[in-house]
Amino acid sequence: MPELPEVETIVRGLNRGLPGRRVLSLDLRFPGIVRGSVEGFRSALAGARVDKIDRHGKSILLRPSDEKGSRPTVRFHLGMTGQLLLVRADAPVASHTHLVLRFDEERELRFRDMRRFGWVEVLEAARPLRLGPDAWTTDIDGLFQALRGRRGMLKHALLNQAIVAGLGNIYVDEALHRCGLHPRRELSGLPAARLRALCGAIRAVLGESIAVGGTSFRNYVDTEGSRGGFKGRLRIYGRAGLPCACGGLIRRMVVAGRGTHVCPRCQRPPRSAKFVLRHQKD
DNA sequence: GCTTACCTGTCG
DNA sequence: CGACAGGTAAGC
Repeated sequence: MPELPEVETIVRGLNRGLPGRRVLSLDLRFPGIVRGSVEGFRSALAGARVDKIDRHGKSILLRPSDEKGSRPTVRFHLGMTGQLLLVRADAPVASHTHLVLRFDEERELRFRDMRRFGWVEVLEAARPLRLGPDAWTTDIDGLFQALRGRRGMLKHALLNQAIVAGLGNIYVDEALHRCGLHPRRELSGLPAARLRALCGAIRAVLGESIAVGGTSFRNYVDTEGSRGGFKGRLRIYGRAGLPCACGGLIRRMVVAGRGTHVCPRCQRPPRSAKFVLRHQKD
């Protein structure tokens, strides 16, 4: 579900309420969301104080501590339909609520996930997250370097969290459309200037979405249960059959196994020998 | 590369 | 009823 702007909005909501709060109790209603040891997860949070919540890509990183110092980081990943809600402890518990954290305040943290693609885990300090640079970095040149020289279709590379962390199906389609690049185009063949433009478009579209609380296409809500405002600003995602700003008709196709939206007029299809061969039949 | 699997819900 | 859904991992 949530991509970088939605996760960023959630992290901001968590940081508004949780730092300084102590975990009073933990109700793990569906232990299947825990990766690794369930006991390790319980003890990582039991009695801990929340210092702050960070984000890298789509990963939410809760930093706990106690009297003795900092404790291992707890990572939340929201998968496709995950939600983190701050709600009054006396409010009824909604369906698909898998984890409840109670704090020394009226509101508790609830992790809901209808499809259960999300997870939580305790990070071992030694093992690094295998993620590329955060896609919303101000270091545009770092983004450029992470992508430069890689091989593969643009869409596939941008969805690969180990190359760049935080983009998903919506914002990949939006960023490619903004700079007139076809999702099937080969990354390694891109002129440097066009790759730089792509990095700029990624930064821009993520920032614009964060500014209005992300995109609620179906399930996404922030920690207060509010929907994001970016859906009406999407230029291509979910708009198959509608006209692009250029007047072309937006098409839907499958690229890298994902539903993909393309304007055939402003996103030129690739012209590589391989691509031409494969599509000569039609 | 593509397909499948993990899940539940919604839409046509 | 099948197709599809904001993600990731694993299998040819």
